[in-house]
Amino acid sequence: MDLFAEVLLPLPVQGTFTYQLPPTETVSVGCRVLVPFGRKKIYTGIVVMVHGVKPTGYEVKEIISALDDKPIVRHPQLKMWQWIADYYLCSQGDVYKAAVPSGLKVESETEISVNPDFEESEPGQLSDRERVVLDFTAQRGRLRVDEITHATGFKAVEGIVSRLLDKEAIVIAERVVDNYRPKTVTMVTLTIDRHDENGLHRLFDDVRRAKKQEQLLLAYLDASHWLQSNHELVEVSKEQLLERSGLTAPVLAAARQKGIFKIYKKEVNRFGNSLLQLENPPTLTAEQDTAMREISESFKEHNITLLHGVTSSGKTSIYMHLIADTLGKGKQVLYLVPEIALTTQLTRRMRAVFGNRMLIYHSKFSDNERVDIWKKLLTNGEPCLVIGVRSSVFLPYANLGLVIVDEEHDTSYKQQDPAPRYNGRDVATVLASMHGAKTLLGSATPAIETYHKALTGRYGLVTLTKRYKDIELPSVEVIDTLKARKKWEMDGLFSEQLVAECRKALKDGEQVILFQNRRGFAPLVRCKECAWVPTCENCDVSLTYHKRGNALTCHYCGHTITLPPVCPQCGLPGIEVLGYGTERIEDDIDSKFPDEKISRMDLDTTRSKSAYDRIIDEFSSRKTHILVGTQMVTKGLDFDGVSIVGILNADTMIRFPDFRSSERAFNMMEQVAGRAGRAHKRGKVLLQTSEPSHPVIAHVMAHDYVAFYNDEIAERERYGYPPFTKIIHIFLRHRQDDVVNEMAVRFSNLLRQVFGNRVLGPEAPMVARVQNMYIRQIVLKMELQASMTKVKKILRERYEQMLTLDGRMKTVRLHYDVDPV
DNA sequence: AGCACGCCGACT
DNA sequence: GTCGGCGTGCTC
Repeated sequence: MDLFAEVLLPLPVQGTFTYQLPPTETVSVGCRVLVPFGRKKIYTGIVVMVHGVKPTGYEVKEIISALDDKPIVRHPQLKMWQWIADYYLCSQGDVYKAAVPSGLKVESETEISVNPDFEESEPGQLSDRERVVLDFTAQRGRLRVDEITHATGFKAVEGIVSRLLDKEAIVIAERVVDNYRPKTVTMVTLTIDRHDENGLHRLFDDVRRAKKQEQLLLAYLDASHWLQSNHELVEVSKEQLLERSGLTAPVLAAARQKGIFKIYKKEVNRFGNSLLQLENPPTLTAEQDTAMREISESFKEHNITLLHGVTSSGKTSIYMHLIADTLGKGKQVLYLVPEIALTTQLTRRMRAVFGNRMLIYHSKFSDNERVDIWKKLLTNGEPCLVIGVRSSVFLPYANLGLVIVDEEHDTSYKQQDPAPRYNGRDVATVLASMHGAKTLLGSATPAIETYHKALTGRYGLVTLTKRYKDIELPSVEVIDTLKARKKWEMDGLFSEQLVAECRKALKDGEQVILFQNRRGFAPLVRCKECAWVPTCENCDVSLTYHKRGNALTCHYCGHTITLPPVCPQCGLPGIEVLGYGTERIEDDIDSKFPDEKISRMDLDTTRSKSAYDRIIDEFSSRKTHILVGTQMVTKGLDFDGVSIVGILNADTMIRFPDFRSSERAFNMMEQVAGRAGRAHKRGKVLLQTSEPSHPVIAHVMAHDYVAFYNDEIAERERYGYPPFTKIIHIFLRHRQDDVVNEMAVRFSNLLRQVFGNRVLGPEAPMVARVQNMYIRQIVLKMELQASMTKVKKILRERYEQMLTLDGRMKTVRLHYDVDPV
């Protein structure tokens, strides 16, 4: 009987595609297959079902080949993909695309080359453009269509290529490209056998006249333990040999030329060998030990438990003990951290205890490294610890015993764009329950939703109130910037008091962190003569001025222009910058404290992992004294020399027009405040604001999360916000403003027929145009008891109805954001 | 998401 | 006429 496979493709389309299984191949659910798609594309799909029902209505294509004999996606991963697609209203293909590293998803590229049999039968058979493309192809051999587009600048290369193909001047071939490259290390060995003593003497004779090569040979014998080793093959890495000998690569190359050394590449895994002496997890304090026991107790009743512990209460130590326990039971652990909190500080601590049983999954890792971790998890049955960012929920775990979500309130757990727009924290809890594992959520400032669940008994709750070594939480002093300005005590964003406190701290050899939640130099540029403001040509935002490069940049699409010397509107040289970003703060503080070393940490200075590590290293080793930064400085960093933390402008946080602004402001200020304080001295936070009476400020001053929560939860209940409702955002995008507006109005009315006043909008979002697409937003606010399955079914139906009502709806791009943050 | 096809306006 | 732009529909 013929067999057919339902295959999931990495495309944003609903459902699967059916392919026939060739008799030569066998596959099972979760295996990758190479399949043809459309006229020429080849994709890597995942088999989700094998059956014997021949589909009707179309010609079934055959699977080209099976790529695995064992599934690479296994239970319960596919079930989780399905859950994500259903819950976050996207296709399973979207999930597949995000879940599997591209090194495991080979795709085809179309390559064209000249047909060797082609002869131009008559002049004029080819157009000028066709001849240009043909000549270029002949000159380069094989190449892709986009390479031709790039080289010639022609727009319709596809058309030219297809005509050349008709005239049989060229041939096309699909090449399946596999970008995965295993990591290799260059190794060095001698050209002689291990026991060949005469050979060794001969080698020494050969290098007698070359001092450096002789040194190199000696260094090699030393580094490789050639004389003592029992192994047949004695080898040393090139890197190690050169470092050991203090010599350079040319010396080695010369010695190789002479026939002393053999040099070759060796495949290695990327995890290194654990020659480390592993440490025990740190001893717990009495409080931590109590919390540890409470967590174990809580897990008996609750699968999910919240650990609410103030900053520096030693949550990491508790995690280490829990991880060690779980590994000891032969189970795997997933330790989720926010993107930016995955620091060398943390991994070094963990590595010391868990050695090579620890794997790291970071978004700055190359795709090759991700593939290696997949393969490692697929083949290795050993219990291990994965430390990773939100996407590590997709790794192929075999038996998870524990999931830890650190800093669970952090909004970077939510993926914004592209689909799947999932929350890594919430998916992690689902993943854990599918494995029958426990989840521990940790935070000093839990998300309002999470704390609510903990108080209402859906989650367990364990609280840690004592800070490590009894370091006090910093005192918070509020500086009223309006008053200060009236008294002429403000210089830009700096109050005299803030500057004085910084000066004193620096004089005492202490460090300062200045927090300003805005990058760039100035968020706004304006002509003071005619009020001209430069805006992005693709988006509805004003451009941010970056002093480096004298550039005006759009923070939405990256569009950049240079700052014009005179106003392009009135021609006068009246352009001024308004507002303060981290770059400007850094400049200003530098002129105030010219003798202090300052560094800045924001998106612009941490493009590479190494730059990020360097800034942290320099600050924690006190090579730099002042650290200026965005919210990056609030996350997961421990410095012990900081006595002053300055929050330069709290207004931008508390005035944000959004129901979560108080929560975000409280979290951010509380987290940045947690960076202040040393073993022997209480730290101080200087909080500058023009609204000192704002309730959030009082809660930050008292470091009182529970009081803040009580205020906030009352607000949420009064106005019907989460956790008392469930929110779905519906986004519509189109090139024309009027079209998207009309469609959004009609669609929202259609939804209102069912959901009534649970539908809000449509509204143009704050940034109503991004990359030349106009945007409208509809908000759906559902009661908690509403069946999400039904809601989603209705959304789908009404969308279908909308498509038939107005053909223009098909040109509108629509996406959902479930549980937006 | 690609990619082809087909329609339409703007050039030589 | 051809070129190039863009909307539309399909992919097992």
